[in-house]
Order: sequence, then structure tokens, then C-alpha cells
Amino acid sequence: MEHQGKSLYLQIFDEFRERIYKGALRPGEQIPSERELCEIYKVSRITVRQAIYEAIKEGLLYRIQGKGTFVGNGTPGNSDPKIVQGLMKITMFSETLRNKGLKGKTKIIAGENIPGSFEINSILNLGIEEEIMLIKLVGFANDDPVVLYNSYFPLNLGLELLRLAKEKEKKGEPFSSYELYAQFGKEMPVLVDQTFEATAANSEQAQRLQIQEGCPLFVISSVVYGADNSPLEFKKAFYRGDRYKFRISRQAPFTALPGVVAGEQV
Amino acid sequence: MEHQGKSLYLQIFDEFRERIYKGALRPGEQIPSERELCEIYKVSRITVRQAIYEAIKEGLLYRIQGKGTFVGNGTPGNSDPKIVQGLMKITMFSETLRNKGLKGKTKIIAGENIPGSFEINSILNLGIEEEIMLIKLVGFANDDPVVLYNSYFPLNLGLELLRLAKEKEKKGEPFSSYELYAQFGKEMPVLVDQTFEATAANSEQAQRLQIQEGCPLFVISSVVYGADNSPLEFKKAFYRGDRYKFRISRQAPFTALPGVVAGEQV
DNA sequence: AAGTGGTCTAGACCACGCG
DNA sequence: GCGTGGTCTAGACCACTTC
Repeated sequence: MEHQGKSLYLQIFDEFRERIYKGALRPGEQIPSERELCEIYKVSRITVRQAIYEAIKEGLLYRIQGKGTFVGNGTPGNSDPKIVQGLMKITMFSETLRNKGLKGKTKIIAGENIPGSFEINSILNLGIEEEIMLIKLVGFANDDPVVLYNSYFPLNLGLELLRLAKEKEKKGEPFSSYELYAQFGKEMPVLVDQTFEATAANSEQAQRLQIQEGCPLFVISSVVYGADNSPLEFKKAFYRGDRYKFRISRQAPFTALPGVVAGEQV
Repeated sequence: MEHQGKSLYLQIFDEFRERIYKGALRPGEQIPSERELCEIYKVSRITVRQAIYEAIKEGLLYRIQGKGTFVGNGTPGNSDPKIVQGLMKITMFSETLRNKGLKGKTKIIAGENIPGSFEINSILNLGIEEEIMLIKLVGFANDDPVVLYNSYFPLNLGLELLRLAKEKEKKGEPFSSYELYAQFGKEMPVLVDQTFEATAANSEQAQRLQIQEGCPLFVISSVVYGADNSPLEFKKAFYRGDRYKFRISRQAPFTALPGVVAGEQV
């Protein structure tokens, strides 16, 4: 393997992914053993294992002790009418859509100071008196609204990000908050806590997403933390239940708590 | 570290988890560096790293290059009115409930041969003519129904698992399919593909879960694969949207595709 | 017995954050 | 410059599966 400025194990991982997506390796097929891969790529075993672990994280491979490593059933069917988003890695909204052959767009529908609430100020670790910034976005797939974001920020950070978001919007580029953080430069997210749940659309959500009130929404609530464990953002993303779903692939034995036989939901 | 029949890195991981759950280590607090942990536990660095990676997978820790390793914000608040289930590892239904101080129960409401359908037989890799086994379960939390499972099996496997499930039910033990597979012994799951989405309850689901028709449900569809990549089970789990939610914690930089700046949903 | 993945050692150098 | 995590080497032994 030559240098490309990229780590060896990621280069090997990229090759796995490429072959699997191209169909050169088919689901269920066994790949060479770790020792064989060491020889093929002229690297040590731990490096090969790191590449394999990356692939397992994305559901591309799975392994069985004593038997071997196999190609997973991990290529999402493109015939699926819903937009499928992987859960193990964070994917850009626009990238997810592009894989489906759809065109993404992001529209800012609000950006304003609002008085704090107990719930949100607690999460953002702010005094109850402090104002916060609320940014509302709608994500479109081929001009259909599919997701509504309500993001709450501490005032200063929110103002900066809103400014950057407006620039992006003016250029017609779909954007993600991670890109905005990267451009802002000062505060970078290091940790995100997310919860997933199903709720019914209220009247505002229904109007924004052009669905009936009461229709099911897939809700992802995120708390984004910065380097010093300070909360940067609290966000709720409301996905149209009829258009969006999320995907995850996992390896048995589903490592469980000590002494507990794992299971459930399997 | 002494032997307990358990691998060193899991022993170290267990200690991390215990300390964090007990509150001896608080969110945001820095833990000793890898080299220090090597000395403390008298193990090599790679072993310490393996323990840390396990903890990161569960959202207990996060790390920042050049700075250190820190305790995550990973302890789910017990004040949350909804049942919170972690997504990174498979957890037993009864265990999730026990953490909330609730009592779990599983009830078999149907177990019957049905004619195959195109969708399900394709997934199970069966001929379109073949009959399949449908097992329906309801999971209760303190006598409230919170989840409905519809599981489809190839006929032979389904019959065996149903027999085992009925034994468990007779003893009043809540059970998970993973335990049933383990008892059956012949076929063990090695890979699970899951999708998550939000739908509205139909009349049967509403009746089983004692909610109104049209209420939001959180749906997890799973395809369980055995050792030879053969599908063992197709299952849909319908969770009451008002009672259940799921949680995941992730580390930046949210490793993305090559050349793509990661983001979205952050 | 042979081959697989699982765990583990004792080193090494690099990239990054901070003072 | 120093400490942190990130990557990597060249070995070793164990546990499990298959023959």
C-alpha cells in the first residue's frame, strides 16, 4: 500500500467497500482470512483488523469465530420507496438523497431570538433568564419537504451560525450544521447524544411538511456537546414518517451486560 | 488484573462502566491517559484502548486527540417519562424495563402457519408457495402493553421456537428471541439488519396496544441472518410512540465517506 | 491437526492540542 | 516541548470450527 495521506487501514477499508458496492464481493461470500490479507496488503494483522472493524461498523462485513469473515447483507435496496439513512455513521442530508437520485435543498424558515424555556435552557446549561436563538430549517427532496429542524443555540453561537447558514442558502447550496461549525471554526462538536421516537405532527409541523395534522413523524432529538463538555446546540429533527427511514446493521452476539444473555429486539 | 475467565479489556471496561454509573466519574471529567491506565492495570496499551472503545460504543466515554479521554453525558435520565432503550447494543426487553423500575411480561397472542406472501417469502429466501409461521407477541411494562411483535419464520424453525416460547410463558418468564435461539441450539443469529421508521397504528395494532387508531408507532423491522447467511426470521416490532424511545451517543468527527465533509443530523 | 478469529505484549513513530 | 490519542509492527498464545 502506498501513502495517500490516509491511514493504511482506511485505504484497505475503502477497497472493501468499493468491491462490495460494485458487487465484486457478494453477500454471504467469505473474504480472505486476516493472515492472508496481511500478505496481500503487506501490513500487520492489527491493521487488517482495524479495516475489518470499520467495515463491520457499517454493516459491510460480519465475522464468525473459527469460520471466517463474510460480506454482510448491507447494501440498502434502491427499490425502497422511502429514503433510507444509515445510523452508524452520520451522513449528510444531501448525500443521503443523492444516493437515492434525489436533489436536496435546505431552506431557512426562521432565525430569531426567543425567551428561554426551562427545558431548553437546562439542556444548554444557561440561566433561565437568558435568551436563546431558534433556527428553523426545512429539508427538501426534489422540492418535497421531508424534514423540519428546530435548532436552539446559545445566543452568540446561534447568531454566527445563522449568518453562515444564510450565506450558504444564498448560494443555493444545501448545508449541514457540521459544515457550519467547521466554517465557524471556534466551536467544534465532539459528542452528540440522540434519541429517536415517533410522534404525531402538530399543526405547524403538518403545514411545514405538507401533511395532515396527526400524521406520524420520526423525531430525532440531538444534544451537541463541544470540547469542554459544554452544550452547543439542542435540535429536534422531524422526519416525515411516510418518506424516511433509518437503517442499522449489527453483529451477533450483541455483547450484553455481564452475566446477562443478550437478546430482545433480535 | 486477575483472571475471571473474562478478557482483560472487558474487565477494565466493566470497571469504567461501574464507576461512571455510580457517579465516581462525572460527565465531562477526564480519565487517566492510556499510558497511565497501562500502568494502573498492568496491561499493554492496545488492551486499554480496546476497553475504551467498548465504552465509547456505549456512549460512556469520548476522546479528543491531543487532549484526552472524557466521561460522556451517557447516563440516561431516570426522570424521563418514556422508556429509553440504547441502540448501540441489543438489550433485553425485560432489562430495559428493570432499569426504569418497571416489571416486564411477554404474552404470546398468536402462533400459526400462514400462507406465504411475496414480500416475506422473498426476505426469508423461501419459495412463494411455502407456508410460514407467524408468531405474535405483546410486551408489557407493569401490565401496560407497550410493544407488539410480529415475527415470521420458516415453518420448521418457527415451530421449534414457538414450543420453547410457550414453555417460557408458562413459567411466567419474560423472554427474548435470542434466548430462544440459544436454547434451540441449532441455529444462531450472527447478523441483524434493522430499519427504524414511524407509522400510524392500524386497528389491530391499536387494539393490542390499547391506543387509538392512527396514533404514532415506532417500528423496528429486523431481518435476522444465521451462520450461512440464511435468513432465520423477519420481525416487525411496533412500539407505542408515547411510551418508548431509543437513544444513541456518537463521537465526532462522525467519520464520513472519503472526501466528504461529514455532517447532517448533528 | 489445521485454519479461523479473539486476545495480548512491548515496543515505535506520527498528528494534534496546549502552554 | 510535552502529553495526548492515532497508527502500526512483528510477534505470541487461546478459543472455536472443521476435517
